[in-house]
Amino acid sequence: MPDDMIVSIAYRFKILSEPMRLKILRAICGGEKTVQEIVNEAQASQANISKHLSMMYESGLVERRKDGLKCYYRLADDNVFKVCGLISKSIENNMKHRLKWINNKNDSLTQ
Amino acid sequence: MPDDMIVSIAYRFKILSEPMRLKILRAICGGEKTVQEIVNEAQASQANISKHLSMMYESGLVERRKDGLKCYYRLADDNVFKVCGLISKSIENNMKHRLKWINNKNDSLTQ
DNA sequence: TTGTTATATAACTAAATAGCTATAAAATAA
DNA sequence: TTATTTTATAGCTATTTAGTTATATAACAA
Repeated sequence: MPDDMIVSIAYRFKILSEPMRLKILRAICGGEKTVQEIVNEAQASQANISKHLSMMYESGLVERRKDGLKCYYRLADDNVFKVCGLISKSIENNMKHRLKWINNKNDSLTQ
Repeated sequence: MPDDMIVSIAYRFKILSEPMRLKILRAICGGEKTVQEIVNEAQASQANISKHLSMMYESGLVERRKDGLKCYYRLADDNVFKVCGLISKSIENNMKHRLKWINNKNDSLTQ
């Protein structure tokens, strides 16, 4: 993989590396929502959510549709969920691994 | 997905959000390597690589084995590659989408 | 017009961090 | 012992950024 691809992927990861932005994704994973609805679900200030949404829109992670005063945001594609699934699986593996390691240590202490 | 899971996943993404750390993963994707080998491949200072490796080790992304003066690092699991694959696919989709959008705009301008 | 609602943005602050230099630690060799 | 090699870490600086408050923009209603 070339360096510039690495930089692009790293930037995409950076967008996904903020809990508040993942909460936004969680809020819209079932379908498009207005900014206000997302604000309520993610429990943050309107300015903060709006800034995150703008950033996510600029980077192509979400799409939007304006209707009167409201602005509806939705996911650009669903790869992000597969990604989160893999990451959580990886975290799970890691915790199992550490647990096993701790257990082995306890075993050798009690033997 | 509960908030604490979101925080864990966000942290994992954060580790993956630095190009230099992705270069390290690229270096060791074929098997374990010493710190010095990784330094040469990733083209960074020894202190910098060592700091990144320590962080990646602490968070369970890589494992290590010491042998005399050398220290060998390897991937903890290969989910990270599936993740990068999905991300790059997502970036690809996004670029196609934008390209289509630009083409449509050009079409409507030339019509 | 004026007022209200929904969203975006500007300016700021505090906190986090990537990379640097210098040095410590630890294993090996002479 | 002393010297060398490999890796880790401490301390520092400059940059980035999440969240805040205040304000701007823009659509709608009266």
